[in-house]
Amino acid sequence: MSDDQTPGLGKTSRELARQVLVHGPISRADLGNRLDLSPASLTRLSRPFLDRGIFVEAPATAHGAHRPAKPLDVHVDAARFIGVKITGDTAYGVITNLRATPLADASRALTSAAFDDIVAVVASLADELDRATAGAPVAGLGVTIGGHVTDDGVVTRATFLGWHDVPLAAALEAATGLPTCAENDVTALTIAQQWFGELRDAGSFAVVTVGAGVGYGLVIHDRVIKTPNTGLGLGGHIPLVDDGPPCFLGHPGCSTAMLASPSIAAHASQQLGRTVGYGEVLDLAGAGDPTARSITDTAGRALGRLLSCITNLAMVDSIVLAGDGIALWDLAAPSALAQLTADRDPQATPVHIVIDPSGFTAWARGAAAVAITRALDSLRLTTPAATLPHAFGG
Amino acid sequence: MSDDQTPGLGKTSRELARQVLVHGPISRADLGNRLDLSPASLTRLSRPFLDRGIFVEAPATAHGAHRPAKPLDVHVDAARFIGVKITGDTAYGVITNLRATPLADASRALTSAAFDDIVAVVASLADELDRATAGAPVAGLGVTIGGHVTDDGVVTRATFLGWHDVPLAAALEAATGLPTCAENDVTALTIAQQWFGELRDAGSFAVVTVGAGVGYGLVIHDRVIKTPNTGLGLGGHIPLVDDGPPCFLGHPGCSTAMLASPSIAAHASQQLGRTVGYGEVLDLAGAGDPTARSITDTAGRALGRLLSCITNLAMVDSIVLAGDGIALWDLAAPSALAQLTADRDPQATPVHIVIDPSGFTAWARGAAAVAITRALDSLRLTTPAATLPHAFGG
DNA sequence: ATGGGTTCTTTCTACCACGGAAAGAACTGC
DNA sequence: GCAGTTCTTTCCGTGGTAGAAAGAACCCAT
Repeated sequence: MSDDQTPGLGKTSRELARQVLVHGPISRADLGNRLDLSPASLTRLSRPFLDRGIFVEAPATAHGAHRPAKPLDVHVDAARFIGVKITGDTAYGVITNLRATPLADASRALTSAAFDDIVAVVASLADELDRATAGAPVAGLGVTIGGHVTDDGVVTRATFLGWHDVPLAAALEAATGLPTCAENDVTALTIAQQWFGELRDAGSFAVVTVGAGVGYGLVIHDRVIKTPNTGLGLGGHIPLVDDGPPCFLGHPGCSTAMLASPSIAAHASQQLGRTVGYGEVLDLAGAGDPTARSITDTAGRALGRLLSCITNLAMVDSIVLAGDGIALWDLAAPSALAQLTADRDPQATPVHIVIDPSGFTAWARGAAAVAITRALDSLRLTTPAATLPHAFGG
Repeated sequence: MSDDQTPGLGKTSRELARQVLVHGPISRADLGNRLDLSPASLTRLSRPFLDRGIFVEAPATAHGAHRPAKPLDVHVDAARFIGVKITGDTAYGVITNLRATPLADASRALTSAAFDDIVAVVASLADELDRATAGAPVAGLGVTIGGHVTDDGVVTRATFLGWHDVPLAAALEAATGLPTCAENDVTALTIAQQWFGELRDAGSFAVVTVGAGVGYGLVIHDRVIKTPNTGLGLGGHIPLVDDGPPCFLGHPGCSTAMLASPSIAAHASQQLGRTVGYGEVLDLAGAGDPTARSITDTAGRALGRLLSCITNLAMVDSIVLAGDGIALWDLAAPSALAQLTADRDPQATPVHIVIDPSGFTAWARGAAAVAITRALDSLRLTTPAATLPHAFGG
C-alpha cells in the first residue's frame, strides 16, 4: 500500500540489499561471490546505500597476511518495524529492528470482530509499541491474518472474523500514518523464515506451523509460493491416518485433526475423562502419563507422515517447524522421525528438520518481516540524498 | 555433453527462442508483451535467428484494419531429434522435429543389461531412426532412464539395470557422433510437458505418470524441480490408503501399490483367481465386471487422494496425467474426481486435470524434448553466419 | 483513387549496468 | 622496509535495452 512514483531499486540492488541484510557483516568480496558480480559493480551498487546510511562499514576483520576486509552491514537501527498478528481473540504485536529482531512486544484482547474496531485496536497497539522503543522512527507496519490477502492489502476473506473484502492495509495506513502492508499469516511466517530463519540460504524449503491450526508454506528457488488458495489452510487438511478423529471440517485423521492443539486437547480430555488443555497434555506426556503419551506418540507419527509427504511431493529436503504449539516436538520427535524414516526411501538423502522455538512470537515477527521486505521494495535511491532517519518511508 | 567454447545465447535470446518454439507462429508484438521487451529489442534479437534460418516468417495474418503481423515461427524441419527411453527390457525411440512431434518410432528388445550392450543397441536404434526420415540432419540425441542422472549425462544409479556411475551420454556421443544428453525419465517427461504440453503456459504444475511405476515431476515458476533424490521415485510411494496392499518396497497402500500396472494386475489376478494383465483388467472393468470394476474404483480413489495431496503440498492447481497406463483414467476418473473433491476445501479453486493420452510415446518424446532444450542451450549465434543445416550442432 | 486511421516493424540513437584491467590501499612476515 | 597477498576503487569499453520517429501494410470512408 505504498505509492511508487520513482522507478525503485534495480533487481541487482535489491538482491544486494537482501544479502547484506540477511548475511550480516559481509565483505564486498564475499558479496561478489554470492551475487556473481564483479568487484567494480559492488562498489558502484553499495555506494548509494552507504551514502544514505542504510549500510555501514563494520570494523575491519584481519585474517592472515592480507589486506583486511571492510565488511558491509545494514544499519540495523536505521528504522523500526511493527508486526501485528490478528487472531480470533487477540492482536499480538512486536516492534523490531531492520533484521526483524524483536525489541518489545505487546498484545490487546479483541472484544469485537467488527473491522473498524479491530483497526482501531491494532492502531493503538502500534502506537504503544512505537512509544516502547526510542532511537529510530517506525518505517513500516505489517499485519497478518489467517485468511486470503491480496497484494495491495485487501482481506478478501477471513472466515474466523467474518470478513470479506475489507481494505485492511489501507485502513491501518490511514489510522497510523505508517506505510502498511497486510499478508496471510502463514505466508508472512514463511517470508520471515526465508529472510531471517536458519534456512535462509537453502533456496527451497517448506514451513509447517503447529498451533491452533496447522499451517503450510513453501519456498522454492528463493520464491515464496502463493496461490489463489493461500489462506484457505489447505495444507492443514492432509489426510494422515485413515481411522483418525475428524477435524472441524470433517476430514478424518487430517493434519489439523491430528496435530492442532485444540484437537489434541479434546482428544486427551475424552480419553482422560476430564477437561485438559494443550499444555497440560504435553506436561502429562512429559511426566510419563501413558494416556497422554500415546496421544503425543500418535501425533508424532502423523507429523512424521506429513513431513514425508511434504518432502516427496514438494520436493524439498528441508522443513522448518514453527508455531505456538511446537513444544509438541520435544515429546513427539522420536515417533515423528521414526515414521519419517519408515516412509522415506533408505537411499534418499535425509530430511533436514529445523525447529523454530520462538513459539507465538514467530507469528508477529513474520508480520514485521513482511513490512521489512516491502520497505526494501519501496526504497528509493534515486531521490536527492536524504539523510538517515528519512531513508525509509516518505 | 556438448562443449561450450563460445559464450552461448543470452538469457533474453534463449527466452525468445523458447517462446517462438513453444507458441508457434507469433507476432513480434505478441512476443513483446510476453517477454516484456520493446519492439526494437525484438527486431534485434530475432534477426540472428532469421539469418540462420532457425526462424522463418509465417504468412501474414490480417485481422481488421491494421497492418497485418508477420509472425515469427521456428523452422520446425531445420533439424531432427532422437529420443530414446531405456526400460528394463526395451529401448523405445522416436525421431521428432524441432517441436518434439514424432515423425517415426522404433524399438529394440534389450537382451542384456550390460552397459556396453545397451549403448550399442541404442546407437543402432538411433541409426535406424535417422535413416527413417529424410530432409534434415539429426541435431541431437536424448536418452532417458529410470534412475539418477547428473547434468553431464552420467547415470549414478539405475537399480533396475544394476548400473552405477556409467557415462551414458558420453558413451552414446562417442558411438553415434551425435550431441547426446541423458536425463531421468520422469524429469524428461516433465520437461516435455513444460515446453510442448497443454500446460506449457501454466508456469507451475505437477506431472503424475502411471504405468509400470508411478512417477512424479514438478514445475514451479517455469522451472523443473530437480533434487539429489530425483530418480529414486519418491513420488511413487506416497501413502494413500492405510489398509492397502504393500508395494515391492513394503509400503502399504502407497501410490505404486495402488496405481502401478503390475500391482493392479496382481491384485486383479488374485481376486479373479486367474492371471490377468493390466489391459485385461481395464477391459473387464469397462465391460462391467464387478470385481475388476471395484479394483479400478479403488485405484481411482487412491489417485484422487494423490492428486489432492499434490495440489495442497506442492501448491499447484494444475496436474498432468501421463504415461503408458493412463488408460486407467477413462474408467477411474469419476471415483478419482469424487475423492479429489471430497478431500479439497469447497472454497478452493478447482484443480485443473490434464490428460496426456499419448501413452508410451510420451516417454520417448520426453527424451527428444530434453535433446531439443539442450540444443537450444548450446546454440551459438555469434559464429560467422552458418547456413541452415549446420545451425545446430557442429 | 486517394487520403486518414491503425497497427506492426525497423532504424537510429542514447543510456545504463556490468565487467575487465590496472592502480591504490592495508596488512603480515621476512 | 620490501615482498607478497588480498581487498577496494577508478577508469573505460562493451553490450543489451528502451525511446522516438519513420516507414510499411492494410482497411475504410469519402
